[in-house]
Amino acid sequence: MKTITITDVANHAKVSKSTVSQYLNKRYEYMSEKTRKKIEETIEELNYQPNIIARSLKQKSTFTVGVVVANILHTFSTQVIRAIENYFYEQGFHIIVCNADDNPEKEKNYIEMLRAKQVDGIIIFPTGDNLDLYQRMKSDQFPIVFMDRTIEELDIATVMLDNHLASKLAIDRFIEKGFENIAIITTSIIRDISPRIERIQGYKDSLATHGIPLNAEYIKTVNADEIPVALSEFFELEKPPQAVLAGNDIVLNEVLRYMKQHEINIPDDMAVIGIDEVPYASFYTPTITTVNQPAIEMANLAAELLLSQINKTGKEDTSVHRLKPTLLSRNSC
Amino acid sequence: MKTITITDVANHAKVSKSTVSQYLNKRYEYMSEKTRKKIEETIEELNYQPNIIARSLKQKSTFTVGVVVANILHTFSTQVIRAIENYFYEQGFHIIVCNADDNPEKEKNYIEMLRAKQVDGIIIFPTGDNLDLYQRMKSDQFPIVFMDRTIEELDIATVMLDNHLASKLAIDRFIEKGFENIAIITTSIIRDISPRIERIQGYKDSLATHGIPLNAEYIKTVNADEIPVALSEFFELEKPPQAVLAGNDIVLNEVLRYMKQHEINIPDDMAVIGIDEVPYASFYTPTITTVNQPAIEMANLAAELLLSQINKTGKEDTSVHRLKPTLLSRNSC
DNA sequence: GAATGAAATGAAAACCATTACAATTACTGA
DNA sequence: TCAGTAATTGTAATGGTTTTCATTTCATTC
Repeated sequence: MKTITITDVANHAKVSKSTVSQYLNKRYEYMSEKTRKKIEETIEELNYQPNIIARSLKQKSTFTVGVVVANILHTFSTQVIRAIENYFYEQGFHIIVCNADDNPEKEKNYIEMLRAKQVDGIIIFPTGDNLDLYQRMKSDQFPIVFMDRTIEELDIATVMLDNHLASKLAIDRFIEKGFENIAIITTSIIRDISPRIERIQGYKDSLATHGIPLNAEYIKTVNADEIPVALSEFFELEKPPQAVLAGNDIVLNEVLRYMKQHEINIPDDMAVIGIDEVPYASFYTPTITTVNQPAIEMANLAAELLLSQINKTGKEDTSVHRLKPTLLSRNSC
Repeated sequence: MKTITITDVANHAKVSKSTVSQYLNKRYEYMSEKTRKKIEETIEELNYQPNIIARSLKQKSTFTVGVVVANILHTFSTQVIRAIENYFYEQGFHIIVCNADDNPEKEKNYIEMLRAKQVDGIIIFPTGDNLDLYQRMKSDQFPIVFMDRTIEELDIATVMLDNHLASKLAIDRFIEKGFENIAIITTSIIRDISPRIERIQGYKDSLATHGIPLNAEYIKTVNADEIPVALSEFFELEKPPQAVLAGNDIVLNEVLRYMKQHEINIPDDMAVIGIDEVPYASFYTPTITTVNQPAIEMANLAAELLLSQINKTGKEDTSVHRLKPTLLSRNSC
């Protein structure tokens, strides 16, 4: 089946390509009612779809943006992707989703592919290991927004959680409930992944604020599969913690799995709070207190920032936007 | 910043465009080691990225496929998307993910946008209401694979669950555990969404096999927000069901939420099985017996079918592939 | 009936890479 | 030095659209 082009439409409607193009771009003031109708009918009849690739080549704009997430397994990533997709759908944009799997190589590959495909901009959860690449996009003035993680030295618009506050909300809650021996577990912090670092810092600062001495043994940063070991180590301590803050949804899952397996009662034997809301939080036994990220607001903000870079509206905003988490108080603490 | 083209590279490396193009397409046999190196260095130095849009226009192939899911909120969709992405990443393809929100209008819009963008193929979870569109793609010989849902009359390659078996596995389990009054809840079946229909049919057939009379009051097909009402109705029956099969993960969540709220003990007051594995199934209290869809295998198969259509390898496969679910036996029944 | 100006239309260049092909140049070994 | 092969070049066409600007059309007016 031969594809039909604007030329076919033009010939068939007995007008020039230019006029058809004008029509396609809704510049009706340049043509008579009659030709407008004629073209409309012809398009209908031939079932013509303009070739967006050709248009993109000419216009240097693809109406497509890339979203590179560090790890699509986090609920948070999924929520953000969904919201970004929604936002851009309204604007007539498509999004290309890429999962870097926390792998800088893969990230690099994707970014280059996306740029080669001439996407109009990229929202990226940076792995943090491609500084030169980020730098280049920046100096090329290529529209880019960071999500969830910041790279201090780069001066790129960023949307992230107020992670410090996230920890604080949890710690305050623990203390309010009378716990003082509070542990924290996050996934690995190689490559200084900022939210994790910040959550730990927030944890430390909050304890300090409450005059609680820091116990290094209460802080674990390990891969998901090592969480059971980390928890076991807690319980082997002379003074095991009475409460644990799970640094993200994956950690929370592992913590709950462990507690279930070892028949440890929540919150009596161990109180638990998770950062990231999870779908089962409100009907688990006990219901789980979580610190919720405003994923949709964050996604919308990031999308907005990107779009304004793409459209070059407004002066450039290269600040780091930190949105506030909220505590969803339930019964696990 | 001016973008650099193949011409710039050619000039800079003092070779012709043709040679650079040969290089880009890895046809090294047409050039000496020396020129190969020279071009390589120049590309590196100028930081040249070939414009894939221009290439696509010429080659009529974008190395991009579209994935249109009916509803991205289902865990299953997410898993499938992830696996498809993985598969195509290996092949150097990008995927554009679209969420039709169970809305045929939106689906139509997306499919047309994707085709206008000249994607090389589409994997689609069909809403079922755009028969003419599906038909046209089919007759255009446009590569397309259906996922999760079938449209009987269309003769399009399809990958889906053996839904009949999924229900059977659950019912067999219920009966093995001594339950006879078994209910089922699925989300709405307007537009004859095939998995839901089939799961209900499987439910009916399995009961029949076991010689259990059908009770119409035990079957509910309602929207997610009406599930609490549906459950309440169960309990108001003269003989309330002792067991309930949740038709998908969203239904399961709502069922569990209800049970928690009304302090109904699982499995003693009501046994529960869910179709679709959920992340918390193995550490919930009680642990939840689920029927698991082989999401990754299904995704891989769909991707493979699509790719073979794109590459026109092998004869066309328009059959409906049904993969087998497995029962993950736990304690909720 | 011709001049005027606005409206409608068309021709051609541009976007950037691919491809084909004939033409040229550089090298190898005899 | 020559034939013969290998490497490279230049040119032009191709893909489908947008865009600019020149040209044509047409109704109006004097």
